[in-house]
Amino acid sequence: MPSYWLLKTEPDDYSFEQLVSDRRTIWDGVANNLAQQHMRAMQKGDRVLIYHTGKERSVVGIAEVTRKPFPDPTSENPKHVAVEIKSIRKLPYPVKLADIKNNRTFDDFELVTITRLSAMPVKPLYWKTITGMGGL
DNA sequence: GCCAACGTTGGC
DNA sequence: GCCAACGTTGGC
Repeated sequence: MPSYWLLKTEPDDYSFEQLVSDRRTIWDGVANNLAQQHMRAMQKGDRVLIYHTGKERSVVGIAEVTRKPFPDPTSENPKHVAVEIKSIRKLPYPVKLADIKNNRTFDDFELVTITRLSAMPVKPLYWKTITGMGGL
């Protein structure tokens, strides 16, 4: 059974659309310690929600981890890891943060409770609910 | 544009 | 090792 995760990105920096056009990318530059812990727990084949911060504030697409965590080539900290992901599909409808916040199902979701966390686990129930809200 | 929440830095 | 000051992130 694959695990589920969510990765945040500022779309002006790197968007899901860019990932679709790149097919796959190295997800690097994550500095926060808790986010790094989550990154280290990722495995090849795990599924990832991609979330756009900034003006969009929506979950926009699904990706898959294609390589287990490895030392982040962009970091001087040898403990920092990066992963490789590939795009799977765009959600038919973006799922807004506001809608997630308004749904009591997500009361314990780090996306809501730890605003600044950029990589986090997603419970199967959250995954199912979000992809459902997104039209899958 | 503002602010809350955190993380980091540097003086002591 | 503590903590004030500062910088960054990200929602509002």
